[in-house]
Amino acid sequence: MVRPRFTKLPLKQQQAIVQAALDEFAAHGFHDASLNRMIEAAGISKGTMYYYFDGKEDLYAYVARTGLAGLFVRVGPLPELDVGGADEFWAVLEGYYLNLLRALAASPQLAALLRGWTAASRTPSFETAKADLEQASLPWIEQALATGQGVGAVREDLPPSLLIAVVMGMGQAMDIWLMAQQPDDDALPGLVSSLITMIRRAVSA
Amino acid sequence: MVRPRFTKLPLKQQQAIVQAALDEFAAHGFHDASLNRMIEAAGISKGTMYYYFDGKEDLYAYVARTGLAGLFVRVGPLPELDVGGADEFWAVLEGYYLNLLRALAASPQLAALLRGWTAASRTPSFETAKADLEQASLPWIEQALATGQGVGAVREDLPPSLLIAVVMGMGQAMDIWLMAQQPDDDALPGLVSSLITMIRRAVSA
DNA sequence: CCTTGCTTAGACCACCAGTATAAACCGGTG
DNA sequence: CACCGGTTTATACTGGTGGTCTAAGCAAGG
Repeated sequence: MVRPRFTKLPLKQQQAIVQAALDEFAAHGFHDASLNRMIEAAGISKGTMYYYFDGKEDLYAYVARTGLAGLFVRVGPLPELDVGGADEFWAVLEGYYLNLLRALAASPQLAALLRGWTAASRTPSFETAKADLEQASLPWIEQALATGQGVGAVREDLPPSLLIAVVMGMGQAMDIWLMAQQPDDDALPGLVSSLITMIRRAVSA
Repeated sequence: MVRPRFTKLPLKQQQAIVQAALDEFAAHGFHDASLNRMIEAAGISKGTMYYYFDGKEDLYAYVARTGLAGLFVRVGPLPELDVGGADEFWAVLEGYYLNLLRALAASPQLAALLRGWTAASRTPSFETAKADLEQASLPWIEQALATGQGVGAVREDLPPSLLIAVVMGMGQAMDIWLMAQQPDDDALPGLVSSLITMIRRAVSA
């Protein structure tokens, strides 16, 4: 876990370190990112880095967590999902997904980081960072799923873990495809609508 | 690319090297697998390994390719898909998927290797091996997709690349979920049927 | 028997994440 | 002012990695 003293550092230096780490992780992925390059870019020594962070995993988790937190601050909270029937449920999800994608497109480094998340998350040398971030995101998804089942928008004949896995798999594939296409702003809503419809068809009752 | 001379080696030694590499890659994933451990397990020197293979990527690609080829030999070729309408198309796919999964369950090391494939495939130090295997599998999928569209089983209003991405994302998520569940043999067909149905609902016309 | 070229072993390289250590700094206190 | 103790820093170091290189072994052909 990141040392508390890091937050007491001057903001300038915090940002320098986080930015250098974000650049390096986004450019090379977790494994191929070099701590040595990061500390050089940040203008600090290796001892300093290890004085503030437990290690590479810890730094990655911190950068990803703060970046994600910033993203959700920019996008705002997920609106209430249980205000209507299935159609409203999916419409709200679609709108929120569109907002998320737009915010993500504005932070390509963060997007690269999250894309690489999948890549690194199944390698053995990554367990703590993985658990760290998934603890934060899974309950959110579980709750959305339960709400969807509550309003009759999501089937209940399959294990929730399977539905979550499939939806996340589809979402990842769509994200990567969308980033690769780089659609212009007025084409995006139509595409997102198609994608949400695919998910809806797969998991609706 | 693997050197041709490797195939001229006595079969025993070829198998020793491939088996050692398969064990190591399956146990640790691409990045955390150690060439040094492999050559120790195979009883050869580092010079020998680099005499037969270009490097770690090359070795991984070779092991994955031969393992996959063996799997498809055991399972047999994909039956004709264009013999009927949409229902037959999906039924044939479902049966073939079931066979593939059963064969894969019988080779846990190969399964681990392929699961790790997704993990490693988006890291920069993996591009050639990635391209190598995907060149082999993509046309196969494209053709199945085109056949599905031909018999009216697959929608034609979205870019093929998106359909492929989504289907592969769903398939990966399902594979991983299934491997984690380790369902017994008589539960598997029902689950596979549910999974294929989800894919069908997502991409059907 | 000797040469030639394929094969092999292992020393070596640059780099990696992570550690150990000792010096520098700095606020507080006698 | 002098000293002290904790905080922060720079840097040398460790054991490991994938990858390279060279010189010796060895077997076949003249």
